[in-house]
Amino acid sequence: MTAGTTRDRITQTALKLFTAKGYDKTSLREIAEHLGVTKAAVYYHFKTKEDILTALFAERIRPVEALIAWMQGQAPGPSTRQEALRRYAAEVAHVTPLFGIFQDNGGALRNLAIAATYRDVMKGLMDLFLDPEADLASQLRCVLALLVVHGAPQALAGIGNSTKEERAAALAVALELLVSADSARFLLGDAHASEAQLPL
Amino acid sequence: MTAGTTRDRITQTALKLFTAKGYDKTSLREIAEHLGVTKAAVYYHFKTKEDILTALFAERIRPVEALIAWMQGQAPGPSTRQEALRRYAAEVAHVTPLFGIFQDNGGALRNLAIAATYRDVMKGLMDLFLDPEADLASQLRCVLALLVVHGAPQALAGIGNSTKEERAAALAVALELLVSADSARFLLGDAHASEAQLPL
Amino acid sequence: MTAGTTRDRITQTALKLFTAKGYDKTSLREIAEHLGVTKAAVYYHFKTKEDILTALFAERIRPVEALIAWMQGQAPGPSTRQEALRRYAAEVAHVTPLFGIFQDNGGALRNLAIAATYRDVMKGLMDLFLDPEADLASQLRCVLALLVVHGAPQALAGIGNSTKEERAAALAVALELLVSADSARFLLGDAHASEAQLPL
Amino acid sequence: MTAGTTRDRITQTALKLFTAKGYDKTSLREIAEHLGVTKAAVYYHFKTKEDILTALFAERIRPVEALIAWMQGQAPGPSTRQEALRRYAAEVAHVTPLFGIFQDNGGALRNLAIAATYRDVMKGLMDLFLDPEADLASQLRCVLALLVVHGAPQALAGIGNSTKEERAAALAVALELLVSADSARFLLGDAHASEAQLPL
DNA sequence: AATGAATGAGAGTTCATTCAT
DNA sequence: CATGAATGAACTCTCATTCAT
Repeated sequence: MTAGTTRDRITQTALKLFTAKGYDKTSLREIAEHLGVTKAAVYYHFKTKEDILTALFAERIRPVEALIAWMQGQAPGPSTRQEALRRYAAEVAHVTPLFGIFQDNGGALRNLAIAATYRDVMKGLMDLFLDPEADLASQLRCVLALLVVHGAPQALAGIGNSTKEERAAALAVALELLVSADSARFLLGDAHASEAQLPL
Repeated sequence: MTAGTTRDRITQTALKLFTAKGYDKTSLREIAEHLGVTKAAVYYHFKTKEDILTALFAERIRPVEALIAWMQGQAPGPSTRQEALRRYAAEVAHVTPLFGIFQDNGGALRNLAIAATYRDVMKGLMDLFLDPEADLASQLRCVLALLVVHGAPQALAGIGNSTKEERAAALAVALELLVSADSARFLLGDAHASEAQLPL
Repeated sequence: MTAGTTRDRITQTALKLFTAKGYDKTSLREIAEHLGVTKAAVYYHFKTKEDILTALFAERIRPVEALIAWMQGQAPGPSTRQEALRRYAAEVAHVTPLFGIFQDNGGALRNLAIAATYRDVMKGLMDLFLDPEADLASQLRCVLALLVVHGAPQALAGIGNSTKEERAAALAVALELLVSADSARFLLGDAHASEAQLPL
Repeated sequence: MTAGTTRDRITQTALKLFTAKGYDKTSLREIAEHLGVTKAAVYYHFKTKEDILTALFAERIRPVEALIAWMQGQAPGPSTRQEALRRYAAEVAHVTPLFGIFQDNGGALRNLAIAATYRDVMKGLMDLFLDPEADLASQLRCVLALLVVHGAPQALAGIGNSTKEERAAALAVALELLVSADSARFLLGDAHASEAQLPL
């Protein structure tokens, strides 16, 4: 509260603006003006515009890294993956807006170091869900499972439901996909595992 | 082929660069230099940078509109939706890079008229898949179904499989999701139909 | 009618646009578009944008030159000047919009050869009204006399009366100023002044 | 003098250049180069090219507004108008070059907000001189009276006399016109006119 | 801890003009 | 008589960044 107050206000404002208008379309002038300080003041706290994003990211990526660490300490398998998904849904929800920046600004961020880091972390998480020997469809199901808990808020924005219910539905569908992937894996050699999906 | 050579070369180069570096990060100077002409030459063919994107889009959105028209001519129902998904996969594949621009540049494009058009067309298609009275999870499944055939190439880019197989897998998973959504719908009154998905 | 049709349409359109928006703010593209032809077509008829203005001017400056010639053929004196003013009012009225271009675009035209020509012609006319040995105030009155018949339409635009009455009033005031100038000259012992100028 | 040095140098240079070459024909590059700074430095002090003109204007229009306020505090009538004219000549003289910009650049400035403001202020002043029920000629005389003290320097530029004498002559002629206007009013039964205006 | 002033690079856009066809 | 294509120069303006104070 005493130290770093301004620094924090900068990151907060930046997150708000980056999310609302995109990283590239948010200028340092805007950030500074929103805070009632000068650009130079921002530069006192951050060497670079990119540094703001980096700080933003570092503050918020930890739960994901913690989740990765947790998974690495468990025996791999369906139940671990399912529990991981549940945890991801629970812990990553409030972080989502940050990730929206990466999703929405692929073009703008392609050259930033932090974007590579983000991709690496996400890939690391993904790799713990994927069985490289499984068939393509199953891999896709896993990717989708993560993606749906990750991105449901954005994806459903057009439909407009309460965020809480959305997340519950997203988790349900995600688990469904995971289960489906695992069952395909289980029925080794069967390319489609089609009967598993038949409603009964 | 004979007429409009330069104009076409502009759109092609622009598509390549917009996809590779993002819309905002691609300057008209770059486009012009890639073509060995001056910026002014580009402006002879397109009144605006945005116009290039608009032309790009107009050339390529037609199959989606055709699909929408086709669906509107069919009786709504699971089999129509499934066939629509198959057609989408077949006809939209070669268009995907364009859409990647929209996906990747949400931030940069938010204010462009063409982005709104894109969203409108996509929403129109989506609405033909969604049953507004179905439960949230089923709606999500439909969204995902479209999204996976639409975005699989990008989503799997990190895994790097042959595009052809990818699309087949994406379609399989998408159909699976559609079926799952319809089965939930079928079990009217049951909010979750959760056991139906359990692999047995 | 057969030859030069397009040429004439160009000058007419140019006059309209130059008057409405200013010379500099009117681009050749606009002129061409208003006519439904290409810029290159305009360049077929005029080597230069300035050439259009020059042609416009040449077509319309003749009455002023004729007036100058007429004055030079008369004995200098109050009655000649008064008659000249009357003729100016009568013959220059329909030309005024062209001169508005020069008045309104001093900045824009300062470097154009035609602007110098315009100034020279006007100066030539003025010199026939001015007695270089008269006192400053009288010279000013003469300048004003010409200026008021010349510019009354523009000057009174804000008040908004019928053009015809405006011109009558302008001429009346202009003659008044001339008379006043001459009477001052007379009172200082000038040989040219006649009794006709005394008010009443 | 100590603070705002650069800002002031910008407005001064801009005034000089706007006057010499016209607003449109003066580029920011030129202004910057004349000052030995970069374009961006100019943009640090003024958000817009138009802003420079606006600042220029705001600094200099005050005497005119003060004059308007003074007139509004007086009883309307010939002597007030005459005194107002004298004050205008005294206080507005050093401001004239600015107004020359507006006079000379009608075309270029038509769309600038500041030009509308200028016209409004001038119209406000004019309205205090004009009797809307007077005859057209008298209205013209009033307009001319203002115009001649306002524009004499420019109008007489071709004749080239000492500015001081010019202004005296301009004021004399202007007062003459005012008197003439009021006497006409009197002869038509207006209550304000006094015998002082009758020539002799 | 923060400011005011300035910079260099580059963006999109517009214009008058040219020339082969 | 006219077009389509292209150019070079200029323009206003914005941005991330630096630095002395």
